[in-house]
Amino acid sequence: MQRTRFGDMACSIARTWDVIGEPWSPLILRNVYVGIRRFDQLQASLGISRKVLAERLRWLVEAEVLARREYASRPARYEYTLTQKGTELCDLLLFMVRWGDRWTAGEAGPPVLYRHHACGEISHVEPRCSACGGPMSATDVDVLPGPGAKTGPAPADEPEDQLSVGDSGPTSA
Amino acid sequence: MQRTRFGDMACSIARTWDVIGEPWSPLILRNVYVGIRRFDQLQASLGISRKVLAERLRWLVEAEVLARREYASRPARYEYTLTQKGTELCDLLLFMVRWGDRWTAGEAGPPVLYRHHACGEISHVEPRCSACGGPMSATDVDVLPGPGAKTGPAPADEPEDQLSVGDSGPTSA
DNA sequence: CGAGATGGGTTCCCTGAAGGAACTCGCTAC
DNA sequence: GTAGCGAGTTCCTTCAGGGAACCCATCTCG
Repeated sequence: MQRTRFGDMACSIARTWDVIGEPWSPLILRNVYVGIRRFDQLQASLGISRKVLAERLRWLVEAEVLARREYASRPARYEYTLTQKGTELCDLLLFMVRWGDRWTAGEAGPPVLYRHHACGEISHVEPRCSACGGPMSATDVDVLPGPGAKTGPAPADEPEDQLSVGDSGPTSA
Repeated sequence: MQRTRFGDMACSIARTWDVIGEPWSPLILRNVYVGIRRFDQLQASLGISRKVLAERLRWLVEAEVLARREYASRPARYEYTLTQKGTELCDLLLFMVRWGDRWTAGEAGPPVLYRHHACGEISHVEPRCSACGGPMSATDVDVLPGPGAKTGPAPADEPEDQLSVGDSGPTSA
């Protein structure tokens, strides 16, 4: 629906949003992830309009997040499965779950629990640094321009190049 | 925009989506995170409609993701800052960056790099198990109903209670 | 044989959200 | 006294989401 396309921005958040930022998309992914793979199943379990579901599935297949597979041929029947790209999006979903559990679950507790295969514990996902393995949150990093910065149709419109995070000082001066 | 409110679903993904699932929301968060805190700055840097920006900011403040702070009083001037809840959402943004870098950046490389304070390395965020510290992706977990499951106005409409992940077998049988 | 069910959509209309531009309002600086 | 800034609000248009109905091929039941 958003008329502004985010896919062309030089920002990985915007480009990720371009893929799954439409309403229902993450919930569709989640349901495919847990094994709800057929059109009618998805429609019934989500309560989504069939029209919108068809649009989303088409988009997600085009983005190579889902694959459309014929699982029966004579009445042609299709199911949607996760690609590698889509499976890694589910890792992102795990983080959404984590945040939702912490900030929106309330007293009832989390609606769903996750048991880690490797250790068998009920746990949750935590952000760690790929280099040192230590905890890595948004407050633990500096933001620097990378090689893919400023490669778009907009050459030098915005003056901000070096972004410093967390400088809470100067605004009150 | 989405007329279906996701906030009432017994799903942490849906509830997280309810907070930041509208277009522009994550980009607004990202910009506040990097220090773009004022209305006009946000509007100019994103190219968002002023109307939509005002709506989003109101919503995010109401959701306690952002706080509206008066930084000058006589012409009243406001800025938006991240709350703790909002800061933790930025951790989620780091994961969106990770996925976007891997799957949408292409040959140009990531537009933005992140340097971890603790180790000084340019790195990225990785999902780890909070219990054992090992890698934890969506394919490494079992999904189980939690205490907050089925606490809504819909008592027992859907038959699916135990969700088993990755059972790719029975559909082709 | 016809009736209904199943799966996977498409078509239609209606409402409401996004985009965009113009306008407001309090205050300051020249 | 007029220009300008910051922070919105108002108005209009267009397009996407919601919902219901419809379509089509095949299988199954009686």
